[in-house]
Amino acid sequence: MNLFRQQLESTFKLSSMADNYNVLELNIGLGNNNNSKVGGHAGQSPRQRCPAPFLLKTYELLEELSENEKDSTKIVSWNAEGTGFVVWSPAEFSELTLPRYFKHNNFSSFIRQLNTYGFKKISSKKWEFKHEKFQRGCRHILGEITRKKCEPSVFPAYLKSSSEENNATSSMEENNDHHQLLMEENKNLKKERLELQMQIDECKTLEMKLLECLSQFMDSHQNKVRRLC
Amino acid sequence: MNLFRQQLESTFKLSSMADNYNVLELNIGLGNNNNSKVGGHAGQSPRQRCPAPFLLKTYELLEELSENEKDSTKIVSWNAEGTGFVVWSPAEFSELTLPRYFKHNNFSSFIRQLNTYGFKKISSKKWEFKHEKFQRGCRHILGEITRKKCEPSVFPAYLKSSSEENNATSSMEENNDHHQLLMEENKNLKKERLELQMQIDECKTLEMKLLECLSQFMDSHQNKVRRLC
DNA sequence: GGGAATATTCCC
DNA sequence: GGGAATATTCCC
Repeated sequence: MNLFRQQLESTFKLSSMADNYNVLELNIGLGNNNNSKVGGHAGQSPRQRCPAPFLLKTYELLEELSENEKDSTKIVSWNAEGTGFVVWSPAEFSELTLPRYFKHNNFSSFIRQLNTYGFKKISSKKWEFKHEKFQRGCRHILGEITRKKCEPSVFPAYLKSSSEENNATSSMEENNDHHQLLMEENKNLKKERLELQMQIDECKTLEMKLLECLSQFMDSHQNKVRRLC
Repeated sequence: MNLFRQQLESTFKLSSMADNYNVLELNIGLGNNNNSKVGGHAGQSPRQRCPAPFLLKTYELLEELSENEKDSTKIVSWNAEGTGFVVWSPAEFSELTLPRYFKHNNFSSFIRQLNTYGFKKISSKKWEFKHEKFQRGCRHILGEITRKKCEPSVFPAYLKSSSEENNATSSMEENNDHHQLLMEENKNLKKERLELQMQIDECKTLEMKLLECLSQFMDSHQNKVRRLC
């Protein structure tokens, strides 16, 4: 009875796929923004850092929804050249898309964030936005996009005071870089641990169910056999 | 074979439950806080203003949930005197209550807000909080509760660290200590991860075996039944 | 318990 | 489009 086995296996696969937790899922790998501590120095090439959650989510949203459906039902997509994106249907975008990625469903809050990160609306007729560093296939440069600051705070706090003495500063800097990396790795490890533990919990639950299954199945067949004798 | 089928289905449900919670539910009617514009003048009696959304929501939550159920199932309530409130079950409070009133389900974020508004935890054993101006039946003085301000201090944040001389060395030392701790934690986390992954592997193997078992058992019994007929 | 960053809201 | 307040998160 292979059909049965298939059923079991599909059950097995389904439950180990961990497709539950829509909300949790999206947070994974989006929470670790260590932007705050990394200071860019004028004249240096832009330091790569972990992109802001907002940018990552917006990028992923485009990756996930851009190819969907026919043009007529498209809610949001990259523009033809991949140099920007278009919200084709603000209403559906607000109602359906935003709450899947953010903690709200307000188009204006989304726009506010775009402005914060320096995106430009490039047409008065369409909701099309561009940012030099936000393009299709270029996830790796998202980290170069920064929030517009109201403060002149370019240096991290602990470097500002001693920005003249370069010896001390540069070794401090290295130290701090390492420190940052460590903390980031640490955080990710903890998140991973949680995920692994959740996987284990799922596994255990499934095992219990399988065992129950097995035992009940045995009982019922025992009875059948007995009746047939 | 309905029993079996039921079991399979219940197993399946386990994985499809995906009960994403309603983040958007409660934005209604709490958004209009005009606090920003009203300046308090020193020496004047406290000016009444529109309470912060956080305070209103917390107050309403207490009004709505405090009377519910018997004591044994209470999640959160005013304390006996109405001078503060108690979160009896932080787990349920986080999972069920918070997302109904706020855009998150994190107990620590709720606590952070309480601290911001000057609430005090008044017992190390219970999650009981008080604020002089936050009492049962006194919705009208909520407007007098203000956020603790992070002083628009004389120094900008980035100058603060240099306002004393001792910290150059001591902060270095602290840094190193912290560094050591981080590295240690990191190492342990990696070890833990390995162990967890091994556990998962074991689980998977066991699951496979159970499945095999089940299918072979079924095959053989099918044959038995057939022979007996 | 709180500093500080990002997110969301509100208002001009 | 952006200033500024509150909310939420992250870290110490």
